[in-house]
Formats: sequence, structure tokens, C-alpha cells
Amino acid sequence: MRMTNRIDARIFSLEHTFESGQPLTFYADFDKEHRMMSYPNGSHLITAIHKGAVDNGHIVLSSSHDVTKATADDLKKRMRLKDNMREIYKTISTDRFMRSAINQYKGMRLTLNDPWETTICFTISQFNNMKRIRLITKNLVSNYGKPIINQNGRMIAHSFPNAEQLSNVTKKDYLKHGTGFRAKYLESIADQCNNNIDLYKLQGKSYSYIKENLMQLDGIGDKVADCIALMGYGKLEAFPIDTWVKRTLEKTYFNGEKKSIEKLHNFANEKWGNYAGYAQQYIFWHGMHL
DNA sequence: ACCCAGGCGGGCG
DNA sequence: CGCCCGCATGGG
Repeated sequence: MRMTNRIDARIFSLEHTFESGQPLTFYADFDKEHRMMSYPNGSHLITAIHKGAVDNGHIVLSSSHDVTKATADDLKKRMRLKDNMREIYKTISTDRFMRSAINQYKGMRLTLNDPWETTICFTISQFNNMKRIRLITKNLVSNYGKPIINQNGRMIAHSFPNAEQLSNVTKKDYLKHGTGFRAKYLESIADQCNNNIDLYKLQGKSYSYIKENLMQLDGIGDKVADCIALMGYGKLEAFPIDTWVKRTLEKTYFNGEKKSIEKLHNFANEKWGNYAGYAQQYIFWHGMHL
């Protein structure tokens, strides 16, 4: 028997949120036609269906097992449903480009993901493209994640493998799954997270402290650390600058002139402040589709 | 065939 | 320091 649960979702688009290249979306399943997403939550597979309008709709939650309050709370947290989008939009719609991005992808939320998962996902993402990022992430999940069994005893998905589950995976194994030159990073990060660095202990710390610690991991630099701070720890002031964001900023605000990463960080910080991370997500996704 | 992708580390000047 | 290059792999 499936319990269902209804969650109000104002100014929310499951489609834009899911498709906009964030960690959960690297390995969860999405059915665009039915506005339906399934993702592993512990040993359960949660399904969220988005009903109604972007401005004033709701999500219907179901599960391979029981839907509890914890399940609903997890979805709200992951989709950042408590964010005050009116205030955020007001702050970041500073110009025509931003207003156009918001208009185009209204309801796109940042997601808040597990720090470890986010770290692995964005390690895979470096110097890579969306299709391959999804392919590789799904490979790792299906090969090393714990099987999720439904109430009929059927295996329906895998959970995201934790650090311990990846601890015995070798560089050679990673290469088999298409990770390429990132294999050595994945191996080393799993090792470090099993031994000296507890990613969960960084929760609640400041943005700069989190970033500094993340960058001690092998293969994690400025950009990936910002992504993890933003989408794994919810630090909305983080402003990851990848090739798309850089290109789009230069084109939109600097007449196509090349600018250093540092200059662009300062620019974003002054312009969008504590919501720079949200601005970045809209710049990234809109810029990519220009 | 050739180019690029949500970069990073290391080596050289 | 800052700049620059190689890096695995698959899709356009």
C-alpha cells in the first residue's frame, strides 16, 4: 500500500530544477511528460510528482515504502522549498539579462544535497559535459550503491554509494566506468573521507571555512569547492565560475572582454551578495542556452 | 576528422 | 607568484 503526501510548492518548477545540472539530477530519474522524479533516500525510493502551476502548485510524494514526515521534510530540504523566492528574485533581478533568465526558468531552485554526494558529483563534473557526467554518476551508483528493494522484494534502484562503499574501488575500476583522468581523484577522495576528513563535520560552518577544507581534497579546486559549498552545504553566497558562467558574464557585462576569475568573483559578490549562488544558477542555465 | 566539455595539478619561466 | 599545458572519454 502506498501512502501519498501533498506538499505546497509556490514559485517552483520541478522541470527546471531537475534539468539544471545539479547533483541530485546527475543520477535521479526524471519523466518530463509526467513531471515526475524518483530519487533514492536511504533505503527507499521516493517519487515526487509536480502538479499545477509554477506560481502556485504542489508536489505529490510517494515511496517504495511508507511516506513519513521525514520523507516530506527531506524533499522540502532538497528542493529548498522554504526559500523566499520573491525576495531572492527581487535581489538578483538587477538587469535585463537576469530578468530574462528568471522569466525563462521561473521556479528553478537551487537544490541542497548530501555533502559527500555533492563532492563526488562535482569531482566527476570537472572538464566534462552534462551527458557524460550523468552517465558516469549513474554508473557509479548502479555499480557500488546499495540495492533498494521494494515491498514486493524487487530491486528497483540503488542508493548513492557512501565513502565506505567506495573505499575498495580502485583507479582501474573507476576507469572501467568512464571516469577518465578523474579516477585518481575519486580514489583519493574516498580514501581521505574515510580517514582524515569528515565532510559532515563541516555542516554549519562558514562559507570560507568549508571551502578551505574542501580544497584540501585531491582534485578539488576553487570552482568545484564553490559548487559543493553551494549545493552540498547551502552556502548561497558561493558563486561557482565555470566556463559557461565566465563566458556569459564577460559577454553580458564586460562587452566580451576577458576577465580574471578573481575579478568576476568580486563583481558577482558586489552585485548579488548573499544570493550570488542563486544568480549563478540562473546565469549558468540561461547562458548555456543562448 | 576535429572540437569541446559545470577544472585541476604540476611544471616552467 | 602567474601562466600554460596535459589529461580520458564520448558526443556534436
